[in-house]
Amino acid sequence: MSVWYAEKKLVGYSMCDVRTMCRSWELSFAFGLLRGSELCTHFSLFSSVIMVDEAHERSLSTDILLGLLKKIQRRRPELRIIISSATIEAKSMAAFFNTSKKRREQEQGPTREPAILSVEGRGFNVEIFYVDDPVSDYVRAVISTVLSIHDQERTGDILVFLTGQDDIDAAIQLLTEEAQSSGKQGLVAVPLYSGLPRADQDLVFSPTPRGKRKVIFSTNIAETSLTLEGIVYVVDSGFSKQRFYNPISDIENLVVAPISKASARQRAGRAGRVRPGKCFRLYTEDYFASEMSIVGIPEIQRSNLVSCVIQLKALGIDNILGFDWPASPSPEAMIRALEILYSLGVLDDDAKLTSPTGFQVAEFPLDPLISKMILASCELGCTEEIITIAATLSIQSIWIPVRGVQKELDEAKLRFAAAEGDHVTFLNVYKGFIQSNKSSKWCHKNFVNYHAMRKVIEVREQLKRITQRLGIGLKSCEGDMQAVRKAITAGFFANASRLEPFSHNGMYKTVRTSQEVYIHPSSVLFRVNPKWIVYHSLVSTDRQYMRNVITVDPSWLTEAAPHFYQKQMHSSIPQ
DNA sequence: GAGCACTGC
Repeated sequence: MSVWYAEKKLVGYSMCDVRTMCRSWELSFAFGLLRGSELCTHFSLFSSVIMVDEAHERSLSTDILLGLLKKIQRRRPELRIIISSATIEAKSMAAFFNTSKKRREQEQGPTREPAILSVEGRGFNVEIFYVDDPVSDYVRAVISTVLSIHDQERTGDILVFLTGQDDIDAAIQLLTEEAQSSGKQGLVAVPLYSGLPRADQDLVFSPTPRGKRKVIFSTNIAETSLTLEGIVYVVDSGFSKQRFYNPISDIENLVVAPISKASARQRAGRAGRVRPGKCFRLYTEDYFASEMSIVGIPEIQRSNLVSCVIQLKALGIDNILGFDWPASPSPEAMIRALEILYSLGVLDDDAKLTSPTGFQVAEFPLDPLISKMILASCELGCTEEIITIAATLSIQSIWIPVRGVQKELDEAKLRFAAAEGDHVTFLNVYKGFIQSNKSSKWCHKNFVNYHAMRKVIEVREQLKRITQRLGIGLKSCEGDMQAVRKAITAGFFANASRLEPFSHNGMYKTVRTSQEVYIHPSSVLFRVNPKWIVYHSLVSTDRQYMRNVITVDPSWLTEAAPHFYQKQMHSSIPQ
């Protein structure tokens, strides 16, 4: 017996293999050899049990995987599936996989009602405390809670859950001030969020000095992604930043939102890893009991679905709207994804993958817009440049995230800044890095993140291999940035926006939906405000910001996607 | 004048 183990971190890897399995079924089905064929025998020997861990986290990949497994199980009744999940989700998971009713009707084999097995957790007991009255300012409440823990409780480090960098910086500053003014000693405040440079993140793991108490101020990175030792006290603000996608406007919002009970339990559990601990929740018990949602909204209902749809299409699942999800995404989001893929030429009139474009785009483990940009670069003869850009766009940031030395960072950026925009600036940085012989010193001098650049090189190599496999020649345009910009437009034409005439504050409107948007301050075109641009993504906080923008000629938009812009743009684009 | 967290290759 072999076991498939699809853990959160391995899901990507396992998905490839599930894909192989599915394709084989489609194949054998097509030949009418569903059971007992060579292929099927091979696969039933190959795997008889599949286990999915951390299913309660409801990430995009686990939800797709669960939907696929249910589909697979219908064809492979002998297949055993083990879903490991938090207690809170067990029943709904079981209900999702419960096909017993139907099966009995069809008199196909034994009852297949899923069994729920309960396994005791390994953690120590964590005592929970609530506030008596709702708090109005959770950063202040956090600090007073930390100070009183420090006063009244025995040794042990404190982990504080906040929402983002702003909160964390504010809290650390406030704690430093309060501790100073009240003469309190022995507290070591440490920030933790993903944008933090590597060396600073490592501080979190360094042992607490003797007689000191470490206070880690963290985003929800410490909730599931990494484990901290030595935590005895947890302070839970009750909030986190969450991404919400609006399919009508096609915009992703990053908003501070209340966490779910499942998250609250997960956070509390972080206090009980080494010995019995305590968790201080900065909300009332009544709120927890009666108002907090049981589980968070699954990622699939908060996301743009283009990648997801293309993945399923590539598996041969054509009836996307009828796919059985653990939680169904909204029809609007589905339709929007289909519409975007159609406009990219990835899907045809029957919503089937086009050949070769659709199949080629599906080969890349990237956002389909980026994959399309790579394919377009082939004809324009700038694939060398475009895969560098594609690799850079899939990295969070190539700049060193520093606060306080903002001016120096901006000046460093100017050395690479290109009038065309951010994508071309990336090319300049990449060129400089290669010319420096991939030197970390060079990076340091130029405020470039060395680890990020190594990653860019690595991803670029992989993209190069895929393009070669697809038979795309690696041509360079030798400095012809118009070709590069056209290739970007071929993928991102839907993300075009135009500077509002007479705008004094750099307001743009998106061509497609006339949304009010602004160039992100991190862009080299910030304050430059060229008339027509195409952006990579929108980030929405208090305003809608376009991140990574490039200047375009509006005629390229209609050229790249006549069907897409025909009706809506007629009036706004000069011919 | 601003960045919750993750993933593919």
